[in-house]
Amino acid sequence: MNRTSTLSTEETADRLHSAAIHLLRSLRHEDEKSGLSAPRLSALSVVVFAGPLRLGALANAERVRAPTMTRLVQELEKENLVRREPDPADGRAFRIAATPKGRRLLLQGRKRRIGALVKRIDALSNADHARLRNGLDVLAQITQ
Amino acid sequence: MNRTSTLSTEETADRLHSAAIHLLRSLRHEDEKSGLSAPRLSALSVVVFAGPLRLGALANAERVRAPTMTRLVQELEKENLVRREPDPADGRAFRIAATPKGRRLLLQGRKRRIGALVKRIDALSNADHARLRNGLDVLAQITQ
DNA sequence: AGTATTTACTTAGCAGCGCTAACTAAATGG
DNA sequence: CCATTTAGTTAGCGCTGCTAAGTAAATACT
Repeated sequence: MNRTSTLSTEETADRLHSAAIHLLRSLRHEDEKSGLSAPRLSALSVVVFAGPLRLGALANAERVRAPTMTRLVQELEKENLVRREPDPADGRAFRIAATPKGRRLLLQGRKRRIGALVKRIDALSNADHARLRNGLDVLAQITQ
Repeated sequence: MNRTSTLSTEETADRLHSAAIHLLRSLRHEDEKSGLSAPRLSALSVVVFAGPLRLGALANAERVRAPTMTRLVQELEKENLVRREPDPADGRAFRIAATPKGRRLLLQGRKRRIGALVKRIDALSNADHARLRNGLDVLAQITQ
């Protein structure tokens, strides 16, 4: 436990925290162009990528309680981005599926958001790009 | 073609985005222990580290409109975490300063949050720690 | 100097997102 | 067959954001 490595760890943690905050803050700007709020966009994303799923499962995936998800789904439905199908296996439940319009909107938004990042990453040298990817491999471990 | 060069820029961007989201989500958990909401904690942080400053400057720093900051400050004042001093240079304005209690609470929270990260980073091998830090150097560039 | 404009902040009121508590209706199980 | 559990909804609350409109002090313009 030498002094240098302790200081480094804290500094690494601090820089990581700060970088994550600034990164997401700058990307949020792109999301506003979709016309959907962050929670709606995020819920729609799960519906698009995790296929038709029940409201409870969706609430769970979004770490939100069922009543909150009820409302989010109602609003996405009103905009025709999502639709409900009866669940053949359970009369109380239904499956929430993305409409073509919902899928289109989400993919466009994702493209915009990732596109903003891609532009910045493409400006890096190959060596820096490689360093970034190496760091991401480690980052994935500590965020699980 | 080595492995890294077959990874697209899009994939890097996507992984970076996802890692940032998951990292911050897991750290938010630590912040709840402070008893303050995220916006209040964040505003308090600016007051503590950017010294006494005017409400408008604080609103600006937090990317929030003045009325929103008025309310946040009122609530922090009520809990005696922050205090207002008249601005000697301008009778309409005042300077917002952290109280000792506010400073203490913030530093404890920061310690907790960074501490949670430190614990995870310390579990890494030296090699992985180095890779992470290398990645952060690059990340700092692209988040500006 | 005296009025007009701008600036700093507050108040009022609205919408979105999170929650819990309490409800309905369907499924399950003794 | 009735009791319990499970899936989702409704009602209602608190917090955070906003805009619009107000007050009061500073500044600018004759």
